Amino acid sequence: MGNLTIKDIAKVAGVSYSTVSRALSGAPGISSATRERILKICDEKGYRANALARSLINKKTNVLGLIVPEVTNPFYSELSLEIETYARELGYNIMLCNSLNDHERTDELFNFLLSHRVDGILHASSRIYSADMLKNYSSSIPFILIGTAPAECNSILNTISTDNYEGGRIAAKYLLSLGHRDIFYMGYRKGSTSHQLRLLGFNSVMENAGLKPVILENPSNGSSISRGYDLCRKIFSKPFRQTAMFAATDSMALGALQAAEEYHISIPGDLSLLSYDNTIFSSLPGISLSTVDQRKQALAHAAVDLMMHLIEHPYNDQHTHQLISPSLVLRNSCRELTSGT
Amino acid sequence: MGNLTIKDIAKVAGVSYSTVSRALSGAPGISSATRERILKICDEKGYRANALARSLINKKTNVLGLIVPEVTNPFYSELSLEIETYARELGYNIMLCNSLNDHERTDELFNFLLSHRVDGILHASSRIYSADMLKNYSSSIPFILIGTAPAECNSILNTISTDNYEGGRIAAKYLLSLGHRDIFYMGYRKGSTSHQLRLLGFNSVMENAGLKPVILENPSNGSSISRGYDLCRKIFSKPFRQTAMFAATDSMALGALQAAEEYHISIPGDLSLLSYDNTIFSSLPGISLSTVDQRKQALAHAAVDLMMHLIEHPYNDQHTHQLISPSLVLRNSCRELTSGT
DNA sequence: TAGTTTGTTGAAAACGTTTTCGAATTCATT
DNA sequence: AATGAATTCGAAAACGTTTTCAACAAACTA
Repeated sequence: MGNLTIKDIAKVAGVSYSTVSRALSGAPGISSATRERILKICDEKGYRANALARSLINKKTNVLGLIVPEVTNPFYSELSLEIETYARELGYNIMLCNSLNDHERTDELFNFLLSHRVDGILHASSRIYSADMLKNYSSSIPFILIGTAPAECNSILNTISTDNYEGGRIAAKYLLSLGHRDIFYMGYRKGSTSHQLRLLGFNSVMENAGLKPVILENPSNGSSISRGYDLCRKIFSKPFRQTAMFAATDSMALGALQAAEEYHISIPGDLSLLSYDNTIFSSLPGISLSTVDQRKQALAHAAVDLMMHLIEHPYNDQHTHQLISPSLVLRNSCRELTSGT
Repeated sequence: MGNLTIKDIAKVAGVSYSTVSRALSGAPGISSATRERILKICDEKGYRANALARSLINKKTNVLGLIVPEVTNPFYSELSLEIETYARELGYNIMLCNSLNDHERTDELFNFLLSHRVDGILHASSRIYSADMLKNYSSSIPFILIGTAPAECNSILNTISTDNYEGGRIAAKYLLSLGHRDIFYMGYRKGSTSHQLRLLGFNSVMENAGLKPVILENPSNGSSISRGYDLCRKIFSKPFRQTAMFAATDSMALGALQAAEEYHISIPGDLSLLSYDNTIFSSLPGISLSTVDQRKQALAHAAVDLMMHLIEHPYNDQHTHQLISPSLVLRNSCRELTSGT
């Protein structure tokens, strides 16, 4: 393509190309007369600086890598839009990649981003990664895990996540406050640190009240609607005494709704349903789930802010672990238990 | 950062750096013995080629720009995941940008992508752009509009879209086949060429049957749930004789559901609802919309395939306009009208 | 007037690759 | 043993920028 270079501009302006560079970068050491003149020529000719050459010499691309499991998951699409918008305000662009929750692919993406010399990598994931993998990632570039890392990684990793322990507590407290005593905890995923903490928080409140939830474990790798559906079908097909259910994600909750419809279980009439995530799903008409909000915007801002800090202070070995406090969003899927059981 | 270069590798291997380059690129003119030796060293030392330098000299980045209105819109998130996955298979990476349907921002993004010397730009949008703007985009780089352009742009632009005219026809035929005669067309957006065609197709079938739909126009810029809700509230608040409604997008249909719930209008009992898009929304439990599928995967493949062609044949002035045939997906939001009115 | 400072510009090196060209080595052929 | 072809490699230019350094002119100081 006939892309103009700085030399072409220099030729028509009758100056050396270093002068053009100075005019464009706003560097000092050039008279404002020639600067104006050169900028005008650039504008007329439609010159566009080559970001590759610029980055090559500056050792700075102003691009951040963002790895998410899947943009089709509303939680991650909402998060990534927040991150992109805020990063752009600060002069950074986002290279968005879908890991599909696959280790091998994640590795590939990581290498891709590194060879493109992005200035930093944000990795959003609820999956548990091996310490080795995370260590490898974190050692070569400013790196932030949006999510919860295994404890052994805390000294080598920056993390930002919602306070899942607190989120679990909030959920349990709310259900107890409505008078529920027999409660399902549906969709617990062993392979996710954030899920572990969420359950721990939930249990801590329950134990305090001398109670225990019935845990329905999700054996698979991701939280999909169909998994929630499968789990709930099993228990809805027989009578049960529980009056409330906490679903570990919005997707799981949707699956529960589907199963409830099939078995003519009214929500919240027969069963109160509390969810976690506050994605667009939970506010849909006919759904209207009460849910624990992960505050994606706060998460996004904190992540980008920290990334800016890491980029500006590359030799800082401190690793931070920020927790964003979740909040409760009430809609119409939970009801107070009337005293007569 | 201590990033290794080709020269570092050359030094430890005791060869010139051109030899290392040859080993890495798989070029001929090097003995397999030294190649093996060099590759082993690269592996051990963790060398990662600098894609910027490579692209600078090759004039090829293997990156495609993708501009969508918002990833949080399920239609675009599903489309972009399909595009990313397929492009990656073909050795290309995607730089995903959200235009937020804003002209100025779109221009910025476009300039950003150009200065990063992406190999091509895919622009997904249902918004009508000025011919000048599109001309400008299309002239400087392989460019594909995923959507429908104004007719005057056909000679300067490559486009790929679902056949909206046919989609409109399919929708109308289906509703007629169920016996409906009085029909709402809800959510028509003047500012979108694809919406215009959709309506044209719909009307062509209706006229043939001597009928006319009642058009509820969406005056705003995007199709959101709340707009559909607003439109439907107005008409649901009074009695109406229509027995079916076609919603121009899934989001609009969700708004209709919400309004219907509020006014105790049963769907499909009192009103059959047919939608357009087949996003994940339409298959959600308790929603289950019959809808016209835009076949996002076919769309994505066609777009990427065409882009590959454009990149390989840069001096081809032919402009193509591919249409993907939509298909009907039946769920539970439409019912057959019993003959006794 | 000579010397010093200040302001403006150009030449050239650098960033990390790929690729062209020519030189050196190996190997077969006579 | 000498010639030629084939193979393997290194030197250097190129990609489009930024930045350092030196050169030069103009303006000030004494």
